Amino acid sequence: MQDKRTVFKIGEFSRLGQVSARMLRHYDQLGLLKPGHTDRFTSYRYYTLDQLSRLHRILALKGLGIPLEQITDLLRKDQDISAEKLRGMLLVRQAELTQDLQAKQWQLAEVNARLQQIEQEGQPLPYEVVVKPVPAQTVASVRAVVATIAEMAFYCRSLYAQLYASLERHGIEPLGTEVTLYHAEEYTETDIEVETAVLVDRRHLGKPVNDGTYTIAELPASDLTAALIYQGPFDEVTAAILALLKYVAQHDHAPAGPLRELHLSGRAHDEHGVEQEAPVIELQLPIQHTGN
Amino acid sequence: MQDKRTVFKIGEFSRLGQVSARMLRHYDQLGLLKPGHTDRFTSYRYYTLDQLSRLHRILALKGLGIPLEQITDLLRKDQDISAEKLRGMLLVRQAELTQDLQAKQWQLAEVNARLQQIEQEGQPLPYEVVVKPVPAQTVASVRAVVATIAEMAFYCRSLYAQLYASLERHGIEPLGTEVTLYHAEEYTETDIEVETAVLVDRRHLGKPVNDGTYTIAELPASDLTAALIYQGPFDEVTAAILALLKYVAQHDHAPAGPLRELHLSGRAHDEHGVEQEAPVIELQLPIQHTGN
DNA sequence: TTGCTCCTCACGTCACGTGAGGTGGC
DNA sequence: TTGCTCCTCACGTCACGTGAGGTGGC
Repeated sequence: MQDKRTVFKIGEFSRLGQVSARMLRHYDQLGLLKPGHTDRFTSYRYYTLDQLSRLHRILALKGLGIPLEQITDLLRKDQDISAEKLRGMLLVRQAELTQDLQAKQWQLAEVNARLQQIEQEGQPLPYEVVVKPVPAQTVASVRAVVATIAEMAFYCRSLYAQLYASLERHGIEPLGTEVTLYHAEEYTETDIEVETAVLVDRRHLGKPVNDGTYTIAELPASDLTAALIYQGPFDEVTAAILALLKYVAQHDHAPAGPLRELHLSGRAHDEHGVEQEAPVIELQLPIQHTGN
Repeated sequence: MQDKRTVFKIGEFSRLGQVSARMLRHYDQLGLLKPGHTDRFTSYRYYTLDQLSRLHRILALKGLGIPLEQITDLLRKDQDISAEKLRGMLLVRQAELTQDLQAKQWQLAEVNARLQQIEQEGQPLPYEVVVKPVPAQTVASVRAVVATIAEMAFYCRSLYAQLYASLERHGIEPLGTEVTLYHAEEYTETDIEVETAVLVDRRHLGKPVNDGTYTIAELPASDLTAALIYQGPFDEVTAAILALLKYVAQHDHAPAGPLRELHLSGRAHDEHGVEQEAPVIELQLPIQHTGN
């Protein structure tokens, strides 16, 4: 009875296609699915049944997460979808989805770890750990092995003093923040190899240091670095370090480089060798995902 | 030298915190992180180091995918984050992420299936398959077993004629589309149980049919239904059916109910029993995910 | 005349990125 | 005076949902 050119008003057509009328208007506006006919006086949109298959094609592609603009491109007047073009888009989409999935899985793991942490302790961690990328940086530094953790403060002071003195002799101006690096595979309290460093301009990199009193090197960039901000006396920083290590363990990560202690509130000691009372410190630990 | 109340302009602070100045302005506007002090004449924002830990907290929460508004709520003046509130948000977030992950995994599987399909055939499928939910619908129907597929057209015509005649006798008005259901576990070409149905008003449901010439029942809703639109002669609809079954198999799904053939372009036969030439048909197959 | 459907704006979504256009301190 | 940094708008993002305000056919 109804022939195939029966026309439908937008409401009927939207029911046939199981989509909202708003969507049809939107697709009309994008040129993605124009009604077969639009009344020039009332602006009513009239659709025909053959447009249903085009709508279906659109919905199928949309269901894969392909943006409407690309679908428009794909379905442009050249009737048959170019398989090659479609393949390209699908490959892009595949890559995106794989990325997205990884990111979400990571997030879910973080959320679960924090939930578990709350269940166990009833309280959130006292420090907030952020995972972020850090860029490479050029530093001048000196190293020493410290026998026991009690001597750490003393050694650090003298190492920094030594470093600044040498840099001054060589006419190199320290640029910014101090960074203390702890070279230890695991947390230990004895025989800790420590390195005190300051940022310097990149152009000093590679210049020989004739008296060998310090080294210029590049701290490598790290895509995944767990970081936290600590404010308080230096001799309580170990609590924060332990918190960071605990976080890393709880999230199934492993350290991928020495721990970095950034002195954000300026030098640890003033010109008289007096230690700052409650410095602001950022602890950074490069990490990697352990399989599991 | 610098005491901990050293103030930073937005640029310096943004470098310390590894975020953009725009973000800091945004957070200021949201009341999420107000600068320690804002110059009332120049509107310059001045930050102090203690704000860095708050920034860190924000970034940590944001990294879990928690919206800024909720973070604002969480960090509201009551200094210590309420562990209970946080737990609630994390649980919500956990649920969201699990959902998201499922959806993305599904999408990825679809994308992969289509890519594979292109690799194999060099051409996309001639039909676009959409997976969508379909609501429950009330229908009046009659059934029969058809011995061979060649007789299908004949039987369907007589079944529909019979159905319409009975409905008229009972004063029930068919509401819309015809639906032919194929009750077969797998694709077969002999002894097919077929059911012809039309939509009727819901209030007819449950009313007894005294002469038993037809049945009123509800087609169940189905969250996952693979659907395609076919336009062409009735006797070539089998090609479309095979395409749909192939799609379902390729995507590791299994049928979860009879195949439905919706006659979108009106009745299959006119009042003289003449078949429509090129009807528009939607094929629907309820599906379920097979393990794997 | 009352419902029903249709129409065209236009705001809101989320967390900023990216100009535009202009000002203050070294 | 020239750069550098800072400021305040305000648009754009993606695919619509959701009114607001108004019109045509049964």
